[in-house]
This record gives sequence, structure tokens and C-alpha cells, in this order.
Amino acid sequence: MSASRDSSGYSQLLQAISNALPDLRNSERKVAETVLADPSFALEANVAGLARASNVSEPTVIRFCSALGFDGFSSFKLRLAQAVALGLPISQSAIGIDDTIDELTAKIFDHSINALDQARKAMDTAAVGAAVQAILASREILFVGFGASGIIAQDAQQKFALFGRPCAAPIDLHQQYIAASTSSPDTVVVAISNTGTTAAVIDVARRARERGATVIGVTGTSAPLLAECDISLIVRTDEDTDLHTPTVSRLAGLVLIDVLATSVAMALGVDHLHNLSTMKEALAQFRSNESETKTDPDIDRPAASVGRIQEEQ
Amino acid sequence: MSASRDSSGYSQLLQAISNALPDLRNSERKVAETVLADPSFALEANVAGLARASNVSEPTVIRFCSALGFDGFSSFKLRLAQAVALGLPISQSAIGIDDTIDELTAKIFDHSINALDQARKAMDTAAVGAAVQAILASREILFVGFGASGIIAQDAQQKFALFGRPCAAPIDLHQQYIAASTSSPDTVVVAISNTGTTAAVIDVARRARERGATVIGVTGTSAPLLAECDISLIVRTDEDTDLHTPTVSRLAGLVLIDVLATSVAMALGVDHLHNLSTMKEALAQFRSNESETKTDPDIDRPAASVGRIQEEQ
DNA sequence: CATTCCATGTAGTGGAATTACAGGAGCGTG
DNA sequence: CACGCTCCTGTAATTCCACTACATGGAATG
Repeated sequence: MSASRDSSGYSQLLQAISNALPDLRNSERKVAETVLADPSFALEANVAGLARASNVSEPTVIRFCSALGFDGFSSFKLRLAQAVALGLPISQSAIGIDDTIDELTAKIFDHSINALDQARKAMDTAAVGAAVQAILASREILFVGFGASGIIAQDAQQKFALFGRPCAAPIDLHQQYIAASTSSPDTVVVAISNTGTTAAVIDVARRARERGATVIGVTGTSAPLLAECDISLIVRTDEDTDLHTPTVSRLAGLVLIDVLATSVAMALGVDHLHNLSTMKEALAQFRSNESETKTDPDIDRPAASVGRIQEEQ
Repeated sequence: MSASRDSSGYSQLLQAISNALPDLRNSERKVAETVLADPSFALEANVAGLARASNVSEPTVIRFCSALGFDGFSSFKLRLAQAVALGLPISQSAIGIDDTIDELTAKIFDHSINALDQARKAMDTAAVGAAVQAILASREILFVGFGASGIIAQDAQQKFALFGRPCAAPIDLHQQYIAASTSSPDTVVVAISNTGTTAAVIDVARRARERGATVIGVTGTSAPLLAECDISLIVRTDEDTDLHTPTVSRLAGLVLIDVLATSVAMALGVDHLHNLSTMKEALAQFRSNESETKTDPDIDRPAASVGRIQEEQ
């Protein structure tokens, strides 16, 4: 298996090395193990150093790189650098009971970054474009979902409400179904379910479609829900392998919402901007002007204090 | 100014080059501009190639690297590779009206990844540890916040509810205040506000503290809210520079919640695990078993279909 | 037991990064 | 306005490092 399939996220390199272990020659495997044991050491090292650390000769290091599908040591190192920048995915560095807070923090951030890296590589931008068009053509938007996907729905509702068209994300199952039942061909329904198998969401999608609404499905994988949808947005992330793996699909889903919202904002253009900033300025009144506000929140970040518009909408 | 301050996120490299522009010599600046114009070209190139592309001599390229604080060309290229892996932050590649969906998607994902990269570098793990201890010692947890921060509160509530202790995240302002007013020394209140200036959140924090509760403040910068808190968690991300910049602080906040939840789960240990998996299995009943479920959602991902526990809680 | 093939190390080579040095442009000063 | 100094910037030489050709040793197989 070649490790240089660039479509599969920079972070997959270490995983690819692990997978390739059985196919490698004995001494090449020593190199692989040295790299896996301490990727950042391998980054600093040159061929000679990595050879010494692995107790093999220099050509073996080169052969190791070739075996993985790289042109040479340098190109291997570049890819390794990218993998290290993103951090190790959970699959590569499992979370353990005895991890310190530092380790745990690093691992979870790394894993989250990796998930977004994967999602961005796998995103179907044509479908995103279709979704944007559908939203632009709509008169009202309904977001539905439960659990973690419900959080995404709430977030989406907050963002799209700024565009000034009716926009709902009921939490209650019945309300979701009612909203779907009163939808029209002018409605866009965004049905969110990471599994794509949540029965209630499928029901809502089907109901809305019967009413002529355009249904956009957001799932983590190709799933039954998408059969009930006009547009399929698949947000592919690592599987959540065990109970304690943080739920990264949710993050990728939120970024997708950002993409949609930003695209719509761009399409709406400049005149819409004015309304938006007026509204955001109005929100500023909810901020504190108390006496203990002596410590300017931005005192340590001079660049930010000019014309900054906060996001706490 | 040295660009090799490793504490400041891999992605800061291009920003650092931009900042260094005025301090560079004329011909070095040409190199800098070539790199900024097309970072991925610079990645593939060697000294000669980069020199030719910049219309300067090879030593000038080396001097450029030295001027930025690197040992040489190779170490510069490694850092550049890492910056490219993370993608360009918005500050480096602004979103424009004429961006295609592809470009927009790439930019927003890149920007989000960058934000998490920054946040992970800036995270105060000692404070995280203190927060985990406080939560473990508590009998009930209250999450408060509005807008985007309210989304984080909802998400946190979903996660911490799994630990089997009373756990609330009222949306309603009055309910938040009431909950704070009925809190006790056994309560942990997590007050979330990206600006750290939201008056209502500050009020709630103060009220809870008067009642003896332990208050954990989550903000995006050092802010007035933290004065009312026992433990300060600052989730530092890029400022959201303009209206159409996606709100990344929210993502980093969610990852912080993941860190807290995972840490608590680890501390609770194995016996807690059993309850958790029982509960998750019970949730499976909400999934569809319909006839059109012919297309197995996991059909294209064999590894995932074994004993997978879904996250749609 | 012999032979062949494959893995791995040794030694050498080519190329790339780096350094030493010299020419030249710009600027300040007499 | 001219002279000289300083600081760039390119040329040429050097050193280091990745990579290749080849040889040796061991394992597997007949």
C-alpha cells in the first residue's frame, strides 16, 4: 500500500506506516518502529541519525522511504512534518487512564484537528454548492436533529437567523414534526444525523419532502436518511472507536455550517452586510460596563481592540 | 523577530514572514514574496528553484531562512510543510466575494484547523486540571452561556449528563439566574462567554459564588468574567476579524469541553464505563430499522461495523 | 549439502546546501 | 561634487548529505 495517496489527509502517514509494518523487511521495520516511537525525533534527524537510532545502515533508511512510496528521504520527511503538525489521531495514540492532563489535552486537540483535516479532504463541494443554491432560493429554513446533531441544528439556526429569513430549529420531537408538516416548496429542511439512521429525523425528512420542501441531509456516512433527501452532505470523520473518544463529527458538522453560512452571506452580498453589522452592534448592549471592567479584556491584544465585532450573538 | 518560537502554533509561520517583510533586505524580500504567493511551490522547490523563481542567488535564499531564525533551508522547509498541512488561516487568505465553493470550503476548514492549533498551544493545562478536580468533587453541574457560548453550554450538558450527576444548562436567562441562586458549595458552575463581558453571565457567576459554588469561567481572552470565577479557562483563538469570518472560538470551546469530559471519565474509571455503555446501547432503539435500510450505512467502512457505538446521544 | 535468491551493509558518487570572498551600489560626509 | 565607507548581493569553492552500485552473508529450497 502506498502512503502517498494525497487525498487521504496528511495525518494518515503514521497510520499507513503501521499498516505497512508486516510488508516491510526486518531492518526496514526497525526504521518504521523508530519513526513511530518518536516522530518528532525522526523529523530532526538526517539519514545517518535515523539509521544509527534504528541500528541499520543508511541505505536501509532510504529503502524504507521507497517502500512506503516516497521519492526519497526528503519527501518522506516533508510528509512526516505535516503529520506531526496536525498531531496524532486517537487511532495512533490511544487515550489511557494514566494519561496526564497535558497528554490528554494534546491528544484530544490533535484528534479533533485530524478529524477536520479528514473532513475537509472528503467534502463534496458540488453538494455544498447545491445546498447553498437551495438555501438562497428558499423562503424559510428548518433545522432538525437530536443529541449532538441537535447541537449542530441549534448552531445553524443561530447563524442563519442573521440572514433575516424565518429560521427554526425546534428541540422538541413533536415540534420538529409539526414544522415539517407545515413546510412548503419554499422551505429548505436541513436534516442532521451523524449516524443517518435516527428514525425521527428520517420521518421528519420524509414528511417535509411530501410537502414539497427541499431536504438537505447532513450525515457522517452514506446512510438511509440520505434516501429521503434531495441533497446529501456527508461529513466524513474518523469513527468514534470507543466510549471515551470525543465526538469529533460534531465539530466537522459545525464547520460545514460555517461553510454554508459564509457562502450564503457572500451570495447575499454587500447590502445585507449593513443590516448585519447594525444588528451586531445592537447586541453589544448586553456586554458589561461594570466598574470592575477596569481590566480591558483586549489590553494584551492591541490589534484586536480596533473595530472588533464580537461573535456572542 | 525570530519565527522559530515553537510555542506559537505551526501556522504562524506565514504570518511571521509577512510581519518580517519590512525588516528583510530587498532581495530577501523577493524570496519572502515568492513563498507567500505560493507556499506549496516553495515546498517542492529546492534552494536553486526558489532562487530562480525569486530572481535572486542561492545564498540569498539561505540568508532569508537565517533572517527568519532558522538553521538553514531544510529546517525552514520543514516548518513550511507544517504550516501548509494546517492550511492558511483567514488572516493569510481572506474570504472574498468571488471565491468558489471549493476555495471557500478549503479556507474555512483551514481556518478552523488553525484556530484549534492555536488553542491547543495556548491552553493552560494546570487550570484544566483544577477544573476537572472541581467537577469531580461536585454533586451537580450548571452550564451557562448565551449565543454561541450557549451552544457550548448545551453540548457540555449533553456530555456531562452521562456521568450520572445532576447537570443543567438552561437556555432561559431567568432560569440560569434561578439555578445559580439555588446553587450550593457542592455545585460547580461553568460560565461560558467568549467575550468574557456578557453582563448576564457575569451576574450568574457572581450569584453562584455568593452561594458558595465553585465557578469555572470559560472565555476567549482574559476578561471581567474571570474576576468572578475560581478557575479560569482561556480558550485563545484568532480574533474573528470581520463579519463573515466563521466563529472558531466556539469550536475550540467544544474541544475544551471534550477535554474536560474525557478527563472526568478517565478519573471515574472502569465501573462507570459499564453504566455508560448500557445507556448508549439503549439509545440504539431510536435508530431506524426500516425496509429502506437495505443500504447498510457502514457498508463502505468495514472496520467500523464491529461493535461500534454511535455518538448520537 | 549445494545453490540461488534476497536482504543488508560498505564504499563511492553526484548533487544540494552552505560558506568564504569579492564586487558593487547606495549613502553619508568632507 | 567627489571620495570613501558600509552593507548588500552575487560568484565560486567547499562541505555535507542523500542516494546508488556493488559485494557479502544468510536463509531457504532443491
